[in-house]
Amino acid sequence: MLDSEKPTLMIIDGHSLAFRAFFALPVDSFQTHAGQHTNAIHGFLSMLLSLLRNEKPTHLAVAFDISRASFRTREYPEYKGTRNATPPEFLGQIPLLQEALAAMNITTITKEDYEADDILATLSVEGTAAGYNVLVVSGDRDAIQLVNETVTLLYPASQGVSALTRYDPARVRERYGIEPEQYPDVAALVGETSDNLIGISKVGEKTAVKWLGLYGSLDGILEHAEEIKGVVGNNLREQKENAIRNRRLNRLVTNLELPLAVAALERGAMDTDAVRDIFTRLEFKTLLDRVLKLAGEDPAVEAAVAVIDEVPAVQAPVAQDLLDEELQSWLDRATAARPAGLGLTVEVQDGKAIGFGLASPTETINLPWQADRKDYAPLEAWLASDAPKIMNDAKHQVKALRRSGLPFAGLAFDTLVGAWLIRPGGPDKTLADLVSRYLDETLPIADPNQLVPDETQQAGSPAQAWYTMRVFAAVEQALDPGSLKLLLEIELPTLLALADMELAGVSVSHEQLAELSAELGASTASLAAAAYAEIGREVNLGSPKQLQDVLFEQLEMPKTRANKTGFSTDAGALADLQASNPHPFLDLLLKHRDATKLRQIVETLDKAIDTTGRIHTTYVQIGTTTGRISSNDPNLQNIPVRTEEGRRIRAAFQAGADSESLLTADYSQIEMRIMAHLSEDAGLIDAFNAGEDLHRFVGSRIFGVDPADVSGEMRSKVKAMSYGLAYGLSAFGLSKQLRIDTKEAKQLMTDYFERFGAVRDYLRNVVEQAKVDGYTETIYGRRRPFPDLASPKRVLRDNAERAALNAPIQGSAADIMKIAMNGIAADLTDASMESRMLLQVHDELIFDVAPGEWEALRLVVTHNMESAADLLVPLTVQVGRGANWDEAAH
DNA sequence: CCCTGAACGTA
DNA sequence: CGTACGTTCAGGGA
Repeated sequence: MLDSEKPTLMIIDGHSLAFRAFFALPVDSFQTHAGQHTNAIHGFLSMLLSLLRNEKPTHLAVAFDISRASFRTREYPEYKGTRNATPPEFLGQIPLLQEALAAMNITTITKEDYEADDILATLSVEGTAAGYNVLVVSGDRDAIQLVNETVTLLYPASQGVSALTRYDPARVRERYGIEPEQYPDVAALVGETSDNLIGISKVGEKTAVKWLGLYGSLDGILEHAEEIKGVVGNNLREQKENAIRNRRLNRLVTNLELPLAVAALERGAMDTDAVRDIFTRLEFKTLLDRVLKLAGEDPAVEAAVAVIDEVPAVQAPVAQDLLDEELQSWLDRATAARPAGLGLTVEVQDGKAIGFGLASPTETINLPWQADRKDYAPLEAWLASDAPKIMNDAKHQVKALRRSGLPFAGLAFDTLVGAWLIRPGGPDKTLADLVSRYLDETLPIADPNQLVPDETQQAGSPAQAWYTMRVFAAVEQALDPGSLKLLLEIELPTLLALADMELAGVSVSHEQLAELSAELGASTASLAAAAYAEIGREVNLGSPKQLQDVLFEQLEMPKTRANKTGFSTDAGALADLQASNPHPFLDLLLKHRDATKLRQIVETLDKAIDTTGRIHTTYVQIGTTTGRISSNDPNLQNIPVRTEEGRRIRAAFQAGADSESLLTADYSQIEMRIMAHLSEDAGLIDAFNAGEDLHRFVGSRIFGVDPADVSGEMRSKVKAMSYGLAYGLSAFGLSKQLRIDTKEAKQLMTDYFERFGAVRDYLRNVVEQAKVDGYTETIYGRRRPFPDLASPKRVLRDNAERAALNAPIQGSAADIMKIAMNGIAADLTDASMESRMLLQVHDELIFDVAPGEWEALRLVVTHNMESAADLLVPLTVQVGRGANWDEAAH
């Protein structure tokens, strides 16, 4: 009987139990919508939760095998050799299971070269010595040898993992008729099929136990081998080496060097956010409820919660109204007490500041604002000072401050941007989302229908500032050091630069757009009329469905690439049709598409011009998964440039009334340069240092000719190949794009990698590393998680692999551009220049050049862009000057 | 009215 | 069967 006074150490064999769960539960019934199999995870966690509830261990660890290889396979290569390959549907579940355990704050232990069983053995010995009751949970019968007066084995019943049999010494005696420590001797004689350990022929459990009863141990049996009669006696004498080898291999190692002492396995509080996150991703609703209930009942968790609760949660402090000296002294006191910063929310209406909410951990301040209030002087001074401010989604608030003429400095943290760095592409878009995720609370929303404010429910900007400050603590905690640095040194300055760019806007000519719109309107009308004439009826040329009817029914053209609604009518498909089944309708339709698309863009832009003749886009700093920024309302990062007509739209973007011209500056081939840097490919580095046309240079290497003899066709193939690389392009994709056959595309890739092998090694390595780490990283430490790399679904995994390939390259380019923008913004301010940064299009910047500042601006821009990163190859920048965007392009 | 899918503009 | 975005339109369901 276990001593109930002692602490209880529970040690679990993660692999063997997860594996049992995998076969016990139907794999098809446990799948996320994304296709991730979860049956092993579900079964394991379900069992674990029951164990925690019923056994209440004070100390806990889960051991995993690292691989099938161990010292045993080196000693006996056939060890476990008969086992079938582990099903991939199972393998993908182990990292997720470990992630779930980590969220539950449960220690997982692995040991290179050893099996989980050995970890169990070592810990049970250490636990016993340290005075614990030990519970070993394993699906491997070798664990029986660990049982003694203080060590109990919980072993799954024949089916599944829900029912566990308790093996104490008495139960082992009853079940096997031997002492626990004799079990390995039995197993050595009988053999273990699942481990590919062959025993003595004709010796089963009964015989082995009988012999042990007679001679005490395997050694004793072997000593008396001559006395054993019959066929089995002969077999024993002939095959005793088998038994000796088996015994050597099934002896568990009890003196491993483990990273943690038993005392360190004491159960701690769960990270309920992380638990919620992973369980939600696994779509475990019932289990989530169970685990959270368990967390609530766990005294360790309650203690941890109590610490957090010193700042009373749930309810923001009632906001105070302070003015003049009182406000000043509050700011002084709160700032001193809170060096990390105070929460700040700017209440914005019609783009202007109309009030402020300030928060310390215990107090909140409400300040309705209007210009020229003398009693708010302390606030204005505080806003303008370097005193740290913690905000959520600061950009639009900073813009409101600028519009209201309030100087602002000291932005110390943006919780929304911070949360995005943790989960780029995550669902969190608002403060309410963050309060829910990081505090597990609900952000109170002021009821607009309530005329008299509800004193019991604090809402509005003071409460938001208070929640922001609390979310900040959690987000800062959750950020790895590299990401925190990225936030403070790159993202926050960029946020301020973007605010200024949005405020500046770009001058666009309504007259030019209107003229263009009229022309495009006329041509769409005539193109449509001509198209109708060709098919003898009027259809909606903008309706893929109706077009399918025209093309594949009426005109009986061959079917194109399939999509969800039938067959594709996109430009590529129409071009293919034109090649095989020439028809005037196709050409008219394509031209009509072009014209309507351009007109639509023109119309959208025209509507966005404000009363001062400028368009102000909104940059979304958390808009991408890679680190780029996006632009919307309107999107100014997809203004046409490839066609002549399209460039007429660019020509409508012009220098502002007070500017002498526009300046454009773009990085040339920045992604290829990053690839050269990251891969350290000598050939590619040479190519950039040669200063010659990149694709010509690469082409000469691949086709073995002088750079001067690289034909246009060769160059364009190489160019497509180079660019495709960073996207994970396949031979098939390359052949499709270049309209060459797959064999030739494959040969092109082979030739390419023969000359630039380090590029291939790098790209491979990125994916491999991402599979190990679970995320990719840019040069500046920007991370992007890739859970799908472990997915058993081919399509998902392949997609994730291509994205993982691209993320460090696209992301590093984004980092570099942000660094350059920050440097430029700082220099423009320091030199009190009037020129303004207006637009960013990923690798290009556009500026209004103030009169007389051309040369100074050119230097500031080129210097900052070229020196933004120190790569193995130079960063080169092309600068252009013109009255409009089209002219300024080079 | 909201959502999805197709199509297409950019780097 | 190439990465990262945003916008518009049609069509279907509410």
